[in-house]
Amino acid sequence: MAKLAKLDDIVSLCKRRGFIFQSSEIYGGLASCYDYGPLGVELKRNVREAWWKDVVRMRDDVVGLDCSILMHPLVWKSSGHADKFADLVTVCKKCNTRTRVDHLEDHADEHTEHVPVETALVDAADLDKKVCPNCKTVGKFSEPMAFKLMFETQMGANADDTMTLFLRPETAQGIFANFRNVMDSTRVKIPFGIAQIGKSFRNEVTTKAFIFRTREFEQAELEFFCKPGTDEEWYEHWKQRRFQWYIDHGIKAENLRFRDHDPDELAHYAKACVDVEYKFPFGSGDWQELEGIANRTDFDLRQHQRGMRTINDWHEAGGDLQKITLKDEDPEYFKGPLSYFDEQAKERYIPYVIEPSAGIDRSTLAFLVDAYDEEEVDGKTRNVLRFHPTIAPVKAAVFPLVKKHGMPEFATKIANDLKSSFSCFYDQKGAIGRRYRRQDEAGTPYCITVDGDSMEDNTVTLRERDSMEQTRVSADQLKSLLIEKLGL
RNA sequence: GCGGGUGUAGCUCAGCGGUAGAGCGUCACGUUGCCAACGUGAAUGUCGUGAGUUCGAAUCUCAUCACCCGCUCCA
Repeated sequence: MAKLAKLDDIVSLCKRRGFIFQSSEIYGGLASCYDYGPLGVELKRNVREAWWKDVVRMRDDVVGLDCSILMHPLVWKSSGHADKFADLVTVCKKCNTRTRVDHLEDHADEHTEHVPVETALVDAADLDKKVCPNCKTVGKFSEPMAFKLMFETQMGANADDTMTLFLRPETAQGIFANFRNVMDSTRVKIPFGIAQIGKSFRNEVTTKAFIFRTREFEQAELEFFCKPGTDEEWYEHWKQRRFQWYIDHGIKAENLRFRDHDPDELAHYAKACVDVEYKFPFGSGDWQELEGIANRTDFDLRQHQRGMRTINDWHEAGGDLQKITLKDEDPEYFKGPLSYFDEQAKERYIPYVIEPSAGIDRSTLAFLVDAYDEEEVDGKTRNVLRFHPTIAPVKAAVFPLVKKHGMPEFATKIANDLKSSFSCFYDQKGAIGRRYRRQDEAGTPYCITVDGDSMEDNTVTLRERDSMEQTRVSADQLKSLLIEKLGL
């Protein structure tokens, strides 16, 4: 049982079988962007739907949402992204190590917090006194470089009259911005959650490792609103729930773990945060984050209440985010527009939020890597993707043993019948063994073969991907049998 | 952004100044009839891109793009 050792092998497999291609490849590629091919799009769609089923559809306390990617600029002022998501970075000329200006020694206390640009600029003015954390050299720094972590775009066709907008760096803020809409329209009662899957964009300083860290990526996020005081138990609930989801969909337990954030690593608003990590075969075989589960407290909703109070200032400043500061909170903020009235306790409060935030692309890669296997069969290597049936891009393939004697017609009929229930592939070309192996490499759990006897007794051969075992089953019972075996 | 490495057929790679190759895969026909079968035949290359050196560049030089590894960075 060999396992993929190098990322190159994964990239190669993905391209060869049509899972993932580099974006714009015919033009030499575009950094950090990837496309999902015919098998990849099915796989990714299944991952997405498995998440949605578990987090939304099977629960009574979570509803879905699909926000626009472009949102009002004040959303990002309130969330903190607009002025805190820009870091100044400098390079030590002595050892060539790059460090964030606010990470330089003497200022290392709050090293997970992004500092407003203005503050960073002031700090940057006297880099002469700073010490390189790597080589301890003093004051040999390059001119600080600013990184804009949000993508900008222009809204408005008239070039003279456009508004600068940001592509969202996370889907979560769209949920907070719709908190009241959802409450007003769905009769949900706390505790409840709002879930969303969608694209986000971040100008990461460096991208990494195939589709693991890309600048355009897809997130599956849940904001689960609960009463302050119950937040810790809900945090624990989602922590366990989300970990189990990966196991239930085929990830081997030994490749999965939790990593709690240290208190000094936490964002200033987070009370607790844990990562679900997968042992990817790249880097130095390192554990890498698939999902973060955070207790965000009441920070976000309170921030947006401040943002709502700032809207007039924004208009007066001509829409320039740099010229405005968020208004202070009302002393009675807990009675504000984004508060919740608890009918039973007869009290009003800003709910706490537990946020499981998963990377769809990352999980898709993890499912792909984890499913990959090679085994020796009669001295030859069999490549097989042992996908859990739920996420397998194709559930079943139907073959006529040979393409004559009415077998293709019989097999086509079966395939068409199965297609109405799940993804099914028909293939009549080439040797039967080759067709089996091709499906193994695509991760198809079952193959059905029609032979000479099928027309006589209405039975077909059902072949299992993992064991390669074959059983004879009645064509009439095939569909219900497969639905049962696939767990659909 | 720094350092190292790599870009040649769909994939893996050879070729390293003188006509662009192999294996696998793909396709067609025939045969076969349950695990990458056999035979015959076929298609497929801006040698990442652009300049330069040269009589001549996949090969040498420079630039550039992309990917990988390591720093760095990373709600």
